[in-house]
Amino acid sequence: MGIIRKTKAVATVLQIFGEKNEPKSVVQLIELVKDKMNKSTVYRILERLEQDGIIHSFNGKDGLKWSAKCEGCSAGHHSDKHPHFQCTKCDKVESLSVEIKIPSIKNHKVDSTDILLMGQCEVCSV
Amino acid sequence: MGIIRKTKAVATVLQIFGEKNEPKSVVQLIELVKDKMNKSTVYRILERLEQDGIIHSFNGKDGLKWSAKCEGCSAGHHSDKHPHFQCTKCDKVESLSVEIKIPSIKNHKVDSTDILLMGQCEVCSV
DNA sequence: CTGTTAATGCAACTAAGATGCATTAAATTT
DNA sequence: AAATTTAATGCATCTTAGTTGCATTAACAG
Repeated sequence: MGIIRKTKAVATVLQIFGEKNEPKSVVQLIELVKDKMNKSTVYRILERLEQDGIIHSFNGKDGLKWSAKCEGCSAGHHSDKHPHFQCTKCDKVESLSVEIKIPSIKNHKVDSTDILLMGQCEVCSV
Repeated sequence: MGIIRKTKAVATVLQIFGEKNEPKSVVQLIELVKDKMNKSTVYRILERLEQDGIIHSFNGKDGLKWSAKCEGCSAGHHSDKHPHFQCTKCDKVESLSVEIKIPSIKNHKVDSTDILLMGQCEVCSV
């Protein structure tokens, strides 16, 4: 299905991702827009944006859901194979534009990957 | 601290991981031992086993916590860099003994990785 | 402007995981 | 082997991420 109506709530969420291409946890997002929309709405908007290939989601180190803008994805298929980095000190997540080679696994059909590198970010490793 | 006392509960959990080196979700584990111990106990035992380098944990595709026996880890350091595979049909997780090369990331100190491949397992891809 | 229905708000619910505290049972000492 | 110490457990409660059902609202087509 995907996005059918361009509502104010959708515009608000898209604007947040538009500013900087920085991943956001859903918890962060909900906090950011809490006086503009309900948390159910945030979840549902992300769901639609994901189906449309505009946003992709992944799990952070604590199992929380994170979202980020897609690059080179379409409604039909997500082609995000890039890894993410999460700082174990400040929890911030970055998208990495590094290519990571995944060897083919015998008798397995790999459709997608979720690669999270953990450690200390630029700010925290000083 | 780690394991100080070898209790019956610890023995039970260790035996489950001992049989087959197959990752288990904590939810599965709790279900498996539900008439032998409390779920808090399961969480706390896993915590200790992890500190001891006996078990390592990671997140599955739904953000749930999974655990598996360590190979080559010590109390001080977890050296599990191997990826896991989770089937999108039957949800089963397998440890893969494949080596995945992680390029060094500029200005970042990578301490650990969490690599999850998703797709169809041997049974489900028929 | 009007009608249709996707999208939202709200309240309630579910489930994973954490926590405080009293009780139990390993391990150590006597 | 009994007494002592305290790590480990059970239990109840809590927290919070994420989901869901339903009434209401607001895009958008005609």
